[in-house]
Amino acid sequence: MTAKPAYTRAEPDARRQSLIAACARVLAREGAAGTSVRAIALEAGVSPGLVGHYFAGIDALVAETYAHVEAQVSAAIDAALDAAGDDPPARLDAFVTASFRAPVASGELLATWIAFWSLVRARADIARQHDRQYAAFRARLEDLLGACGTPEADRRRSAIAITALIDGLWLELCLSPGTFAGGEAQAIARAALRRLT
Amino acid sequence: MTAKPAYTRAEPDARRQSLIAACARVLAREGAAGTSVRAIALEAGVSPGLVGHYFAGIDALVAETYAHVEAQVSAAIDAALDAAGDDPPARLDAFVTASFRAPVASGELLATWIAFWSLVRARADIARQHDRQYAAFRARLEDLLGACGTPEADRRRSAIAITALIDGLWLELCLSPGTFAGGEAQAIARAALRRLT
DNA sequence: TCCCTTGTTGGACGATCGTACAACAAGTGC
DNA sequence: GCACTTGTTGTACGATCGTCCAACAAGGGA
Repeated sequence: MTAKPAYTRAEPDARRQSLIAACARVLAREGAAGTSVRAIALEAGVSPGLVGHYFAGIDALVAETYAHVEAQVSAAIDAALDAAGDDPPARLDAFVTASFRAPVASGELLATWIAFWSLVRARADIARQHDRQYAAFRARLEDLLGACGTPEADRRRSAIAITALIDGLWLELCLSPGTFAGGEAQAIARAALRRLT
Repeated sequence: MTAKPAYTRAEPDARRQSLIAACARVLAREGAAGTSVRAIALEAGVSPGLVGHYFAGIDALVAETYAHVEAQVSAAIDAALDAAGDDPPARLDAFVTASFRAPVASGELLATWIAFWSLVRARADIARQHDRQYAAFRARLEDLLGACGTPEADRRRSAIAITALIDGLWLELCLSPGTFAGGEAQAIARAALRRLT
């Protein structure tokens, strides 16, 4: 008779990823206030002590969760760009509207974003991470604008404006889905984009 | 010899306001994570028990703090509108750019906003409060657009787009003031506004 | 002047927080 | 099959959380 193992070891990388995924789920379900080491460990099906073994603290875990979720968003945008083909305006359009479809437009994602934002002002290292990821997003947009013929002198400000438009629409869409639907957000963004470029 | 009073009674309304102001200061200084009943009471110079006497809980206090701060923002915008005179385009311009000057553009305000957002998805009553205040902001903008000649059919979507632009720019400006300054945000918003109307 | 209302205090209470750590066991190399 | 490494467990710890409430006192009315 073989005894049931008390636990199974995981590849360190896989374990980290499962903790990050559990953190994202707890943030989505409970909000920032209900996200604790114990709740995350319970969600991941591991012992509370294991969180401390992989992450310096809960702030570090939230920051890595944000980075991971942002990478998923980036991948979704990549897929949208690939689907758009080679026409520069079509690619720009795909970039802008992708944020208002699943999986990017999601109230669950927003919880991770807000938890991360709440750490930005208090912690310098997390502020740096935010600046880095925001700059990367804007840089991609500037490239797309350049391919559409936007003069280099205008790209920076155009990219800031369009990024702000996307962020603001996405925020409101996730915060109160009743005000307007994802489809309307896409239409609004598309119309604004046409006027801004 | 007159004994020093152990405490002084305050007008109930004044006491509420002082607690709300203290809550805003603690949110700004400590962030959402460090904002507790005790910290707020200490900041306001009162006993911890008094917070429970005036507010149902810390969530209710944060929600009222948000409403109060939003009223201050609204007043600042009113002042900007008054200063702009009677010309409709000038009033619209003042409305849009006011968000990127003191006292609206402030990393301290952002902390209250984020703490409030983190409650929106978890609590239905707070979600209603958010929808109400967002709708009021948009309604004012729609009026200004109407005065500028925007056809009624376009007002709703234009207002949503411009609100998103303001929110996104304001968020990034407060989150990382190093990326661009308030003056540049004003210029970007003004340029985008010209194209969008 | 005295009493009565009630704003205010300050601590008790149980729950939960993040962290630390000694003990255990799964998997690997030999 | 044995020892060694280390991923994992479970709990103990002190701090802090939100809430509650009996006692106190300030201020106003009779």
